Amino acid sequence: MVTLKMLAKELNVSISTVSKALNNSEEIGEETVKRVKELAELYNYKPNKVALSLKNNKTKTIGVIIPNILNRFIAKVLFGIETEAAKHGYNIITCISNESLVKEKESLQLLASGSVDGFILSVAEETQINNEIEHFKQIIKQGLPIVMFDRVAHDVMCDKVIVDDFDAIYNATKSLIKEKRKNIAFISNINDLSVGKLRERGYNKAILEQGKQEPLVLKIKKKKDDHQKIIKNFFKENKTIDAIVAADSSSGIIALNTAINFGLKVPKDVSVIAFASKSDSNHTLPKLTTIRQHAKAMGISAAQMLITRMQNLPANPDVKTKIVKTSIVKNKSTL
Amino acid sequence: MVTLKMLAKELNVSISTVSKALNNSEEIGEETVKRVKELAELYNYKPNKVALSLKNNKTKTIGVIIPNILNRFIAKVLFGIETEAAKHGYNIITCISNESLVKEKESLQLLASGSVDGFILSVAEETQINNEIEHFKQIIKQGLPIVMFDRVAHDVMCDKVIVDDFDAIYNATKSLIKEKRKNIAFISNINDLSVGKLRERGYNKAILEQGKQEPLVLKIKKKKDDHQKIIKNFFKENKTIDAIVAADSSSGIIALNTAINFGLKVPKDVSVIAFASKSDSNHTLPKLTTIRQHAKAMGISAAQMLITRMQNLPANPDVKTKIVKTSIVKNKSTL
DNA sequence: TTGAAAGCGCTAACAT
DNA sequence: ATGTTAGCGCTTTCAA
Repeated sequence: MVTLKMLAKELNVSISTVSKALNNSEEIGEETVKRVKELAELYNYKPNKVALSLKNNKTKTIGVIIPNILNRFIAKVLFGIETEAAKHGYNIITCISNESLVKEKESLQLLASGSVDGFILSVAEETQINNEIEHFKQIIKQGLPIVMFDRVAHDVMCDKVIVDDFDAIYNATKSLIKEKRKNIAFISNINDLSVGKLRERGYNKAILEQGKQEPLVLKIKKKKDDHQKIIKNFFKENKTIDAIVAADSSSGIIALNTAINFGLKVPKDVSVIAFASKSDSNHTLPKLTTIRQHAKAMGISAAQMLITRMQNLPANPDVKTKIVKTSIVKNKSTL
Repeated sequence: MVTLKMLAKELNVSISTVSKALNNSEEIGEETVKRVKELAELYNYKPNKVALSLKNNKTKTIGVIIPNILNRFIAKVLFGIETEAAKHGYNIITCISNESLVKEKESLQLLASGSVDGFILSVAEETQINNEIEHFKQIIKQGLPIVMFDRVAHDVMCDKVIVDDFDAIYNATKSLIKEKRKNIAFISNINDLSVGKLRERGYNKAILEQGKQEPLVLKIKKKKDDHQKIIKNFFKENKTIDAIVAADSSSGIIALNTAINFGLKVPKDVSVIAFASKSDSNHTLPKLTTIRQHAKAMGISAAQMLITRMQNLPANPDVKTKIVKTSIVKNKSTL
């Protein structure tokens, strides 16, 4: 890497002259500025980021800790974060906790030693199960702001971006009730997560309000189980199901395909609605009616909130929670 | 952040004494070491990463530039990279080129100014179309190693990790020929990419070798088109299709569902085989027979290659290309 | 056994 | 208009 020192030597001026010239300081003579800039251009000089970070005590880097990059929703949020961060000149360092509390703690610690100016994260499953929050609090005490998205730790005082999970499923279920569905089932693959629980509650509320059926819930334990087989058996044991609300895209897609495989017509015999993305909806036939989470928008919001907070150093104690409303995109799997 | 200076002051010793004590230098007295370490522990002292980077002139950070985080294959490679990097104490800074040449160049430039010790990247579509490679060469000339994966620029001298695209599709097509399929179609959504072209060639070779049918190829222009509709029409216009080879997962999934929707039996009437992941194969019924790319393994390999190269500074001029063999996972969509 | 000083690359207050 | 110096946090050589 070419440094100020090298340029200074070649030009027979001092380092600070070069620095000032490149920063358009009024102090330096026109002629000198020109010479300096030309040489810098020639050598493609770029200020060393690390030196700047040390000097300014800020890195222009955001630490992002996510539980699972293979989750499409999370990947999309990450896309939003990166897009917005880049717009403001920030880079993102990504760590994947892999749903592990230990890895989450480590990553947080490591990045907190000077690598980043703040964090955006979604809480690992293990962390949610154990309800651990001390590591988050400690980081905040160190003066590094955190913005949590989707899976948040409610007891940590920090900015948050979440989805209206409860309302979304409540409304989706109600829309199926309006279709005169009499036996609406709820299928979930994410029942250990905070958001999974909220979604189940939304379903329960809608069903209980209606009062014409008992809640019918299928909870799938991740990984261990053969997702397809479980759902097939569920259909076999509950032949009168005429609608499905799915808390996650896999469950929705598999339920839809299973219904078709059983010779049922979708949506005539069975309606299906699921938390899922646009491309998921294109992967079924008929196209899946989906609850969209606007993942990219969430990422953008999270990044904006963090950047705002990082720029207003005097740690404003009021934290905000932004609820990004979902929307139902009606396709052909519902009436 | 707590610094050596602060510890030194509190202990009434010099900064260098503290530094040495914490680094287990033989020079420092046992008693002092103990005092220093205790205080460091108490204050949860962690050496400042930025200062270390500046001092050592290496950041222990890998720059990863990918065209699209929403591509499941790429996301999986990223997972592999992150896993392996973390194992070796490296962080990853992720930039998303969004298939844009300009963004790719910018990211490369920005990170090259001291933020990272090397790069892992997959070339943007626009870059491949324009066949631009100067920006890569320049980075390498600066002394920063690059490892490319999947979509590589063959004319750049650097380490690469690729898939045996040609052979994979060639073999897949042959396996359909062995099933006595007489009218095998090839569907691709990625025809502008280097890998897409290789896959098409593999298909063509197998078909031409057999000599019993003409190649039947459907190329879908990304984004603009309604993927489902195009494939439906393709089926309508080619009623005798009895097998599909898909260059990408979306095309495979949609083709399978379309066939079923037309009342065809899979795999009795139509076989389908596609480049896709395990979870994709679970999203169809019958389960999709897939060509697996071992994306995570590719990420791990790429990270290993880069780390090796970064540690052997005296830029070894021989570059390696690692070909990660795909494997066909037979499910229920083929005979 | 401990400390002082230099240097990584940069900026900025303070000379000249 | 230009240069000197100090300092960001750390390691390391050299001096005490």
